[in-house]
Amino acid sequence: MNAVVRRLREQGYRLTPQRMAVLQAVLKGPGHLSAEDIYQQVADAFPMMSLATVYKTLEVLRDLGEVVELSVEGQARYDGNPRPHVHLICEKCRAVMDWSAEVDFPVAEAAIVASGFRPSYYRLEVYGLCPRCQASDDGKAPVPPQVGLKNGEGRVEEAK
Amino acid sequence: MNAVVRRLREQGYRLTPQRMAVLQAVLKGPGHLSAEDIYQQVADAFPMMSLATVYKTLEVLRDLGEVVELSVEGQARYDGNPRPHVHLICEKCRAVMDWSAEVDFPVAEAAIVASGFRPSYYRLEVYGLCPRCQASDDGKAPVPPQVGLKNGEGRVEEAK
DNA sequence: TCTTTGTTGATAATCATTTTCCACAAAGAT
DNA sequence: ATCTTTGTGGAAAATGATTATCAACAAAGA
Repeated sequence: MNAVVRRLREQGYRLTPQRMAVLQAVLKGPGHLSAEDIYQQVADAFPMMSLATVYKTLEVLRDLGEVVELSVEGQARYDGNPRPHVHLICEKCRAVMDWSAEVDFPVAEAAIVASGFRPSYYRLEVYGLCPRCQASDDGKAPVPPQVGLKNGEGRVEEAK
Repeated sequence: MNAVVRRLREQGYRLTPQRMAVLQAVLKGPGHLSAEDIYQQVADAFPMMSLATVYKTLEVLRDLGEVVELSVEGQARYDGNPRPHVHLICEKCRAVMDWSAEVDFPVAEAAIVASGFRPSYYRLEVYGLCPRCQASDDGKAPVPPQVGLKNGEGRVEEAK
């Protein structure tokens, strides 16, 4: 967190309260929030803040590599953990959870390089049903309410 | 291809010329086309055809599991190969290429299941620079022209 | 043939995201 | 401390991909 702030300064960006708020929301808060989520969360402290500012700040953080932008159903979600890791995505409630186990590069990197492609990072997403949605198993209900949490609850995180 | 047509009939869908055209474009043509790409391609044979119809048809095919919808920069691309495989995505020209080597499930599926998540399929995307964009290495040019091919050329496919 | 139901296609609507533009505040220079 | 430059925030408009609407139409079944 402090490291991020330092890098922002080093790059010549100003440290505004709005940026701090967005930064905190992404880093401290539960991961995989949408811009709208972050906006809502930050709005408590800064009711006058604009959604555009949230987007602008997230763009800065993304370009600096401090957050990773992923796309769930055409909507951007922001992950404060830039280390590559696995995402478990529920096909029903669209929750995104981290799988924290270390993953070695899943395909033979050497072979890919040999083909001429120069890889920089990868993204691995496993789709399926989260525990919550398995419980409320309404066959194939179209759009579940998605009560409360819109993001990984750590339950899976703890699953080793 | 015929198998897909059969399954469409079995599900009670009608076989219209438009659907055949879209189907052919996705299955035969080079993979990873956008809806707009498919529209352009089909427009040769059906100049009166609407873009909305392309979207509707792709939706049907997606729900049937005949094509996989992936998202590149917020834009949907359609892959006629439903087998899970690796995508190499160029960060510069946004070309998507297949990596055909067989990949065993990259993370311990058993461990994920044990955590309570029920996986159905995964998606693995490797980002980096394609050979073409490495050649024209203009440092970090913002938006390259992306001449000609918008999709995998097989060159990588053949790379074993 | 008549009726029912699925499809098409043009257009409008939607929704997330980006851009524009201006007032403002911070940083650096004088 | 004041002036000047430059970055930034905010509101609203613009964009662009996708989806919904709805009337005309065509295929399938009675």
